[in-house]
Amino acid sequence: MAQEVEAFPDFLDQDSTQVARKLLGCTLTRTISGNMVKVRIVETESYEETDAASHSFKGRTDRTDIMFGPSGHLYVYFTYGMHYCCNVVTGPENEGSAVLIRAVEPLMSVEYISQFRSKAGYELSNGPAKLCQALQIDKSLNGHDLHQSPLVLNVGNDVAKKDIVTAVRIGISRDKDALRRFYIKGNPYVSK
DNA sequence: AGCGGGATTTTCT
DNA sequence: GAAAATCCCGCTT
Repeated sequence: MAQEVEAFPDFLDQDSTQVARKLLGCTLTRTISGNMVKVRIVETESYEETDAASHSFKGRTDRTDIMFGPSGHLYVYFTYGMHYCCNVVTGPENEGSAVLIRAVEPLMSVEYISQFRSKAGYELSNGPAKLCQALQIDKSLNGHDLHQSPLVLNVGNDVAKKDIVTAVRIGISRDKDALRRFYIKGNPYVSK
C-alpha cells in the first residue's frame, strides 16, 4: 500500500529561528513495529552556521553533513556518551541550519511508548534525549526524509503568538544569550 | 521540588 | 585529551 505523504510548506527553507517558532504545534507520526505513535512538538531551539553554539559552526564534517543537506530531513547526533537528540534540517541546501526538537507531547499510544522509558507522565518526553528514547530515534534515522514512514512531520495547527514563550537555549556554553528557544506556554511537557 | 554529581563515548583539538 | 545541544539517581527540604 502506498504511503500517504503530506508535502511540507515552504517555511522549512526559511530562517531557522523563524522555523523553530513555526514548528511548535506541528506533529510527528512515528511507526514502530507496526504501531503508530503521534506526538505534538512543544519546545524547540534553532541552530545555524553563524552561531557559535551550533554543531555546524565549524563547517561541514562527517557528523554535521546532514545539517548542510536539504531541509525536511532529520539530523540525529549522539552526545554525552549515551544520548541521541534530533533536529529538523532547515534552510537551503549547503547551509548548516536546523531546529532541535526539545520536547513533545504524546497524543496517542502513550502506554505503548512508555515501555521504552523508565518514567511516566510528563517525564516521558520532556527533553531532547528523552523524546528520542520514547520515539526510538537513533543514528539509524540520521538523514531520514521526514516526508516518509517511519517518521513523518505533519505541518499545521498554528499556535497563537501569545502562547509562545521566547527564551535562551539550554545546555550550551557559547552564545548563551541568543533568544533561540521557543516553547508553548504552560505545556507540562516542556523541559526544565 | 530542588540540588549536586556521575555515567559514558563520539568528536574535534 | 577535553568537552559535549543530557539524564538519572540519591540526598535534602
